[in-house]
Amino acid sequence: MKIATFNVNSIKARIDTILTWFKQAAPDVALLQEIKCEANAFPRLEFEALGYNCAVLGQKSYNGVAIIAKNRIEDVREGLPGDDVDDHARYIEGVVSTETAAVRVASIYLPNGNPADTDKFTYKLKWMDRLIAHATELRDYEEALVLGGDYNVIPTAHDVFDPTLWTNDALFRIETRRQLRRLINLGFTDAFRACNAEPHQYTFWDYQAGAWQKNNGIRIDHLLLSPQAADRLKTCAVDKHVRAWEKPSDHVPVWCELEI
DNA sequence: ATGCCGGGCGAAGCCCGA
Repeated sequence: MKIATFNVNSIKARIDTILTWFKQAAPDVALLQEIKCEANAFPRLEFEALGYNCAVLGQKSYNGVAIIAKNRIEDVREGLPGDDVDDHARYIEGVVSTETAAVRVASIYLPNGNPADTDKFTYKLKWMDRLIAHATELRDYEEALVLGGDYNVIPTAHDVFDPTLWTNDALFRIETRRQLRRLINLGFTDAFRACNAEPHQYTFWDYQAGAWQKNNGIRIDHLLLSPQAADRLKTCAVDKHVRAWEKPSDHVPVWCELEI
């Protein structure tokens, strides 16, 4: 089973590009972030025409996450538990079943958190507390589980073109990285790092300052696997070529292949 | 470079992202 994560930066502005990628990459499951539309405006028909089902948690203008899958999506949960006041559309979860197995997946759009001396950073760290709490519950199901998405976290200095420029950024602050370590230390595996030791492999390049041309990127889109999923991991890769397409997202897809 | 680009909203210019 091929499972991908892709921050699309507006599904409406990029529907043709996204569908082209779906046809080429043919993921069994795709976890989308930043769809930037309400659920009733999501282009379901276009995905259904390619044989996919959609589970969507939308929001006007900002955020928005979705699960796109060839098989049925069951036990869908919308929103990250732990804060009834938080109305950002940043988390959706569901179970995708084949005839022989099932995998639970979540599409995560973790808050950016900049500027790092404001309540936006506090919101990010608290959101990560909630994610850790929920991931602890899911881990204890002892299922194949993939927590995929735009984490807005640079895990290590090997995952950024120039770490000295990012030391005080909310994506690389020590508090942020500590939270990601807490999550991983529950027993999750960073699928990309399990398959690729090469440093400086990126998933995001800013639109500005020729970041793509200079390869000034960061690795912030991740697939975290429960032990039961990690045991079935075959490969994990970044579809870097998509960043060179016309009108690209600033993120590219990351995907893994599980023996499921 | 705490916004150079790009999308949403809505019809100019601000909010937001990383």
